[in-house]
Amino acid sequence: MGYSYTDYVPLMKAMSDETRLEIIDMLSAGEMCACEILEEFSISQSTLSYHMKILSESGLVNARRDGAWMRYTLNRDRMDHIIVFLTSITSKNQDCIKRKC
Amino acid sequence: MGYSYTDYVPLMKAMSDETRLEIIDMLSAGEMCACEILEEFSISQSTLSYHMKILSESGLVNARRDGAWMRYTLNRDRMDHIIVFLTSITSKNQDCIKRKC
DNA sequence: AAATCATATTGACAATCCTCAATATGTCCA
DNA sequence: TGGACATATTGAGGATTGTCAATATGATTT
Repeated sequence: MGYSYTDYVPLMKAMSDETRLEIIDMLSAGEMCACEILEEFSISQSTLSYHMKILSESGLVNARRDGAWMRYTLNRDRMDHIIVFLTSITSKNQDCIKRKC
Repeated sequence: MGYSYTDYVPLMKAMSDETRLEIIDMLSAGEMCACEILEEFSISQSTLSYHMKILSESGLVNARRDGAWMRYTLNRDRMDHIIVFLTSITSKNQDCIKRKC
């Protein structure tokens, strides 16, 4: 129903990194600020900032400023869309683009 | 239940390309050989071979030789595992690694 | 055995990715 | 206003990715 493969590539890329998958998992338990997330990893602050940018620009994660802090939450709608998309391209009887099914 | 983020990174990478997402979608409708898949794209034969290698080495796609042809099918089990994994790291009450939930 | 068809591998290239240290920006508090 | 803390950006590096033309391998047919 009009989904486009291209739209999902940045989302898949956002999930193609171990650190970012861990961050998604951590955020599933609730909101966290950057410094809390940073504590769980042995990466530099700038590297975490890079990952958070990819996650929030992809829309997988919501970012909001709270004073000096950045607070992040998981965008469950986005995650659900991905799961629906994967289910859709995987299931047999679908509105497949390339072949008349 | 002991899933590891690292295990899913190659799977996410395999799905991080528009051509490969299309191939997965096409294979959801049934088995195809390389030459049939190639017809649907404007890429070189070696590029398709590269993509099929990534897809089959990740386990998302099964490859079998049939005479001169390579026949590919979607590995639905693998796809289902990914969906379960994504559901798992997305859902609130889970056996999250980094935080006691 | 040779010719042909289907697929895989190699080598090269440009583009993107992940990482860090250093620096900049933004916010709060004294 | 100045200092301290939290986060973002920049610039640079090495690694990985996606692409192709050229070549190699594997299977079928004659």
